[in-house]
Amino acid sequence: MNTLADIEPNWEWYRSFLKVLETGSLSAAGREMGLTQPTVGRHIEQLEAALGLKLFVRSFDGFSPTDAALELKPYAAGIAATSAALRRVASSHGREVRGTVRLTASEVISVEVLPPILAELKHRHPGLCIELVMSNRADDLLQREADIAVRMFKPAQDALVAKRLGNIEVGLHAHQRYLAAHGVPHSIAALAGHALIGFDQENAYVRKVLEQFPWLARAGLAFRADSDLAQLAAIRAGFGIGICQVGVAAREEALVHLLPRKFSVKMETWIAMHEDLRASPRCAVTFAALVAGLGAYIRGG
Amino acid sequence: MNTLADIEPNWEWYRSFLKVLETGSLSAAGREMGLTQPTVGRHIEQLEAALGLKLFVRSFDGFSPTDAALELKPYAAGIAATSAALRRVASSHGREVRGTVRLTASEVISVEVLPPILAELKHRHPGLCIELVMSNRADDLLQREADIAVRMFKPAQDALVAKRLGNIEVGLHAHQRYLAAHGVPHSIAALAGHALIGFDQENAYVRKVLEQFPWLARAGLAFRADSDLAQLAAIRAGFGIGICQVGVAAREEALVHLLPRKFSVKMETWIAMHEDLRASPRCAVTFAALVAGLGAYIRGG
DNA sequence: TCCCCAGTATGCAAAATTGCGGTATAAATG
DNA sequence: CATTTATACCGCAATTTTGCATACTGGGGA
Repeated sequence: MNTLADIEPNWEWYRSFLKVLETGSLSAAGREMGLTQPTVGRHIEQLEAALGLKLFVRSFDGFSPTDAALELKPYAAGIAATSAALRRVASSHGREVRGTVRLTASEVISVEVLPPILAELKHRHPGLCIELVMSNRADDLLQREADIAVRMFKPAQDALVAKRLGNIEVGLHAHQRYLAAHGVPHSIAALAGHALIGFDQENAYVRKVLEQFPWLARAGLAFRADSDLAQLAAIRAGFGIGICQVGVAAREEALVHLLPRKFSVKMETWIAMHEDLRASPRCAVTFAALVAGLGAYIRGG
Repeated sequence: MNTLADIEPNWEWYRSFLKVLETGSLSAAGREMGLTQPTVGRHIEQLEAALGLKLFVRSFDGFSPTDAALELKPYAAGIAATSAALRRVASSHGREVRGTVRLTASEVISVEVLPPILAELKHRHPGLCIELVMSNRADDLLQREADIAVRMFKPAQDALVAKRLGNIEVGLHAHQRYLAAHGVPHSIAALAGHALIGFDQENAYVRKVLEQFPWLARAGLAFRADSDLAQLAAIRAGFGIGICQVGVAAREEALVHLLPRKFSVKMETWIAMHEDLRASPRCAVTFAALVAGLGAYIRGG
C-alpha cells in the first residue's frame, strides 16, 4: 500500500478529494462539481496511488475517510481557501463598478427587503450583476460561496470586514381575516387556543427565540415549516398567528402586530464581506448600498 | 478584458501560471513541468479567460507578467507550498519516523551549526530525509514552505508551537593574520581605522544591531555583503574585522574575539513548527533533535 | 546583411480523460 | 417480502486535452 509512486498529484484531484470528504460519497461530490461519479472515483483512486495511501474505505453507503484522509484534509482545505482568495483578488482588479457580486441573505430578507435596494443599485451601476443566494449557513464567506453576507449574528471569523446595522424586530402577527374569525388574543396565555405557526427543525436562531419564549415549543404548533417564507405566506393566508419581521408586516394593512409589548425579539443584523474585497469597487459599492438600504429598513423606513 | 467568465479555474492552471512566472517563458515552463509549450500557453490563456484579466504581455523573448499576475503570485505560491506540504504529510503517514522534513534556518546556522546535528539525527533515523532551506524570511511556516524553522525572533503567529532556546551571542572577530598586520584594537574608537565587514541592505536584524552600535553604519564599512556566510568567509580570509557568532568563531583558533566586554549582541533563538505537525513522528523527532543540538551549541558546546 | 537561435502561435493526429449505459449490492419503504 | 432508491463498479464511445510538426517573429553575432 505504501509503494510511494512519487508522482506529483494533479491538483484537480485535491478538489475531488475535498468534495468527497465533505459530501461523504462519490456521487454527491460529482453532482456538486458537475462531474460524474466514475470520474470522481477515478480521481480518488489516482490520488491514493500517487500518495501511496488509502484515503477512504469503501462501505455500504458512501465512503468513510481513513485517518490519513482526515490528516490531509486541512491541507486540501488550505489549497481551496487560497484558490478562493486568489479568485477574489483577481476579480477585484480594475477601477470600474461592474462584474458579478454574490450575496447571501436569509429567505425573508432576500424576498421582502433586498429587491428594491438591489434594483436601485443596479440602476445606478448598469454594469453590475447580482447573484443572490438564500441561505443561513455561516461558513460561506471564507469558501468564496458569496462575496457579501447579510447575517443575524456577529461574524466571528477574522479576515472579514463586518458592519453592524442595528436590530431587526420580530413579532407576532396575524391576518385581520383570521382575527375576525378567531378573536384577538390579549395575553400570552390566550395564545394557547390559537393556530400557531412556527419552525419545524430547530436551528440556532429558533433556539434563541425559544429560550426566551418557551411556550412556542414545537409541540404546540399548528403549522410547521422551516422556511421563513412559508410561514409568512401562512400568516398572510390567514392560517393563524406566527412570527415575522415587524418591518415586513407593517407594509400590509391586513397584517396585525399582536401583543407588541409582551412579545418582541430583536435580532442583531450584520453585513460582512471578506477584507480582500474592499479594494474591489463593485463589492465596495454593493456593501455601501446594503448598509444604507438595510439600515433604512431597520430604522423603520 | 474584465468579462468575468466566472468559471472556477482548473487548479492545474495555477501550476503552469507559477512556472511561467518563475521561468519567464512558456517553453521553459513546459520543459520544467514535462509539458509542451503549446499546452502551457493554453493553460495561461484559459486562466486569463477564467479570471477575466491579462496575466502576461506577449513579447519577443518570453512573457512579462502584468501587475495583476504579480499580485496573484503569492496566492499561487501558497497553493504550491500547501500541496508540497500535503505530500510530505502523506509520505510520512504512520507511526514510523520517515519521510521528508523541510527546515529553514539562517545561512550561518545552516552551514556551521546544523550539519552535525542533522547527521546524527539521520544516523538514528535512516528513513528520514532532510531538506534545508537557507532563508531569513518570516512567513515561511504559515505558507507551508517549511515544517520547522530556526529563528532569531519570537514567532508571533498563532497555530505555531515554538520553543525558546536561549541567546546566541554575536561578537566582533578577526583572523590572527589580519591582527598581526594591522594591530589589535583595544577600544571601540580604535575600530575606526580598521577594515570593517558588515551588511549591505539593512534588514530587521541589522537594524536591531545598529540601534545599539550606531558606529557600525553602512558608510564606514570596507566590505559589504548581505550574506552572513560571505562575511564569515571574509573574516576567515583576513580581510578585516566583522561580526559573527561567538560559538562558530570559538572553534577556530585563528579567529580572535575582539572587545568581548565592549561589544556583544545577544540574539534570542527559537525553534518553531506548525502545531498540526506535532502529531507527525518525523517532525516531532526532528524538533526534539534541534532543541537538544542547538541548545547544546548555545550553552557553549 | 544574412544566418541562427530562442521564443510564440497554429493545425492536426494521438492519447488521455470523461460521460454514459448497464450491473450489482445494500438500505429504506410500503 | 417485494419495491424503490441510493450507492459503487465496469466497459465502451465521445469529448477533451495534449503533443508534434510547422510557420512566424525579433534579436545577436560573424
